[in-house]
Amino acid sequence: MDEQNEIEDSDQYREQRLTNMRQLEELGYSPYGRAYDRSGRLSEIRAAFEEEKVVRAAGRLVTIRKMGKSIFADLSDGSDRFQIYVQKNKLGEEAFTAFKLLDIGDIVGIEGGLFTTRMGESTIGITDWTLLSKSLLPLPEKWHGLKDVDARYRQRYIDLISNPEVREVFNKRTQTVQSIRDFLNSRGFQEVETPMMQPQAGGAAARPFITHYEALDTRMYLRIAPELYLKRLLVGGFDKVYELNRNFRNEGLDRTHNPEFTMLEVYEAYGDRRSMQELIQAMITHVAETVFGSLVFGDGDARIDLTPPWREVTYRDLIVETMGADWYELGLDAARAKAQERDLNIEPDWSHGEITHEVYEKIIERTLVQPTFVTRLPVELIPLARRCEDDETVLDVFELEIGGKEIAPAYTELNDPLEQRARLAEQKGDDAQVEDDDFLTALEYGMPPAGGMGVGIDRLVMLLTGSEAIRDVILFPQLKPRS
RNA sequence: GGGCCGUUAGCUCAGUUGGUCAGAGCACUUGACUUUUAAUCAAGGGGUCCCGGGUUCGAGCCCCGGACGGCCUACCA
Repeated sequence: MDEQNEIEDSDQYREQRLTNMRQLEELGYSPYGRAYDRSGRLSEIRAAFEEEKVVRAAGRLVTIRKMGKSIFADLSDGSDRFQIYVQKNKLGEEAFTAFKLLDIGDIVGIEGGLFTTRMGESTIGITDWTLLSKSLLPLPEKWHGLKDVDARYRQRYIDLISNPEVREVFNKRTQTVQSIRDFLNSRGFQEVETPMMQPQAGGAAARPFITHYEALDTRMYLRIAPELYLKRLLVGGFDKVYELNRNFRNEGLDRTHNPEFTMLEVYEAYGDRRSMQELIQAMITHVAETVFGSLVFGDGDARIDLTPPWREVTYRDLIVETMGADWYELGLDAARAKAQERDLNIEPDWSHGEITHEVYEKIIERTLVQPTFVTRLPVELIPLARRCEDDETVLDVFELEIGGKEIAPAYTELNDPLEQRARLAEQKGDDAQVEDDDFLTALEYGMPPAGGMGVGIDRLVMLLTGSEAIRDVILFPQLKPRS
């Protein structure tokens, strides 16, 4: 006997439910039923409530209150929770006896007339019922639900059954993604799908997942970004494209990182960083208004007001504001010392620019709670973006910060193949992106000037739903496997 | 990866100084109850105290090691 069976055989709850199931079978009830015609979801039945109207519904029994010759129970179908009332003299002796053998968690189909109890609760007085699925395992406690964080993620289905607010977050996620697609489609953008398995992992700087493709006996990488393929499409003549799908990065897990995450990338030929700025401001306010019905999120210090226009500020101004007007004139040692005074960990070999960026990421970024476009980032940070016309040391880009987190970077895309080749080549260190020769060849055929942006969908949903952890907006977040 | 904290019944949680400490509520079983809704009332069953060592007359509690989780921290977004 294996371990699983030992556990199951010793489980009094499962044994009891199996006994109840066998008794139901003896009474002629099949424990796993077939398709059931419903008048509608419970939410729809509630919305169209009329006294004495006969309805059919199906769902999971979530509470049962037995009162002798009558029973109250609550049926839940994901849309709503609805009380049903079972009376012995309405249902008949046999069907009533059988109903008493049902357990919390069983899925049933019911038919009956709508009425209102004297406590004012809309209720279905059932005249017939069908067992659709027997539940063999007990559900979490009805008051507190499932709280154990590990169990909630490992067995998300139980979390969804017993914590209705969790389901609502994921409903909002679905609506958010739908709303983004509707918005982009209405503006003439075309959704495309580019490879998730790539011979080189380009378009960003991150450690990739590596796999092996047997048929070609070749190493493949799960994509860390779709950018280089979407730009090939710009070369090919697609002028307004987007991709909304998964990226994979072989990095750590924490409250805001999951190894697979959802990214929207948008490219618009003949646009630039400014057109992207207008686009994302319109897109996010569209989602906020249509899905959440508000432009204001959170309260107190965390209150975020998405009402446009959003603040625009240069990277340099933010740095000077924080570190002093002379920051860019300081020598390396003085800059390092000043950064260390602010409790930053500065590696000895860092350049002035690296120290500056540490200041931005560790001190400044978290203060940008209201939506802020941070523009003119240093050229060494992003090899795929175009320089500003008036200053070769900074990029014509923005990073949109909301709630102290980066929600979306956007660039005027670099379309000069010679500069692109040089910029990729002059990167150094761990952050270097791969040089994709086929991408560079594509650029040599001519890519139209373009604006592009990426939006971290998980983080956007966190922001809009008030979720503190990325795990709360990903249905099945990555966890360490149980040994 | 580093630091701190946690793991007790199916679920949510108590458990004092190492000595009736194997506990409560929900859930489950049995009985009563035909408008309850955290239904109520009565009785009952249910434990690898995360795992493995150690100290001790005696360990849920102390020590060591491990697994898993949470928070903080470091890297990617």
